[in-house]
Amino acid sequence: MANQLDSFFAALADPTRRAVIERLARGAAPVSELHAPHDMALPSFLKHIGKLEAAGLVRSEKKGRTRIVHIEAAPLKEAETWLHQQRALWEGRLDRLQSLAEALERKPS
Amino acid sequence: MANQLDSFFAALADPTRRAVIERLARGAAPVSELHAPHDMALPSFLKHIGKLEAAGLVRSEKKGRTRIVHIEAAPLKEAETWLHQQRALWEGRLDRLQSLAEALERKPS
DNA sequence: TCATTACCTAGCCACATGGCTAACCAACTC
DNA sequence: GAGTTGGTTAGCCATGTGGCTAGGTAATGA
Repeated sequence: MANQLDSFFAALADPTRRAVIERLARGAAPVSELHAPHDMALPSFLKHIGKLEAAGLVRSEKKGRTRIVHIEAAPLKEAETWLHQQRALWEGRLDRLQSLAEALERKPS
Repeated sequence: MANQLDSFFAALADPTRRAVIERLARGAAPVSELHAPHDMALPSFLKHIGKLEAAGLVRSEKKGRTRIVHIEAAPLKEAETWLHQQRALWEGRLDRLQSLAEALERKPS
């Protein structure tokens, strides 16, 4: 039953991984370039890339001895949709409460 | 530097906690009612509520011997905005690539 | 006032996560 | 063909997470 949202959100719950996504949103890049700004050993960094890839947020392919990483937008959209639905539900409820309050105000018992 | 998004996304990375949010989007509820559908000891469940509260996704207040839990929409919106920005960046880039491709097609060297 | 209800605290456990080093391989470059 | 570059694999470690039981406490109802 563990929804794919599990791994999507878990993948985004880490600042290193969000930074990678932010970088990749501006275009694909090889691992070495993605790694450069992060003060962390390469193997540790590769684990993050692995999580992103396992969550389907990212794709990668080997070109010669370098590995190019691309973002995958569909899961971002799915997560965004879930969040939006919850918010819409909640805000819809607030609207209805407000209507109720106004109705009660117009017609006090 | 650990952004608040850290705890927001981490809080949403668990199906139990997302189910709680989905329930609360339809209105506030006491802990016992939130707990009922989940096959899990109460203390375990309370830890989930604690995480949601620590992440600011939820507020709660004690009324007599029961605790009422409410959703807090602002963080949902913040996370949604972040996701939307990344996607917009990415899709904007795709648009520009497409324009470039079309431009090249119109005027082949 | 006594029992029940609704939650809270403490403490334990297994496993996942996020970091590291060391050692390796495979592709370029000179 | 020897060295350098860019990843990769293996394995270790500390801490965090998500579950549990046992045993509170405080409000409520009979």
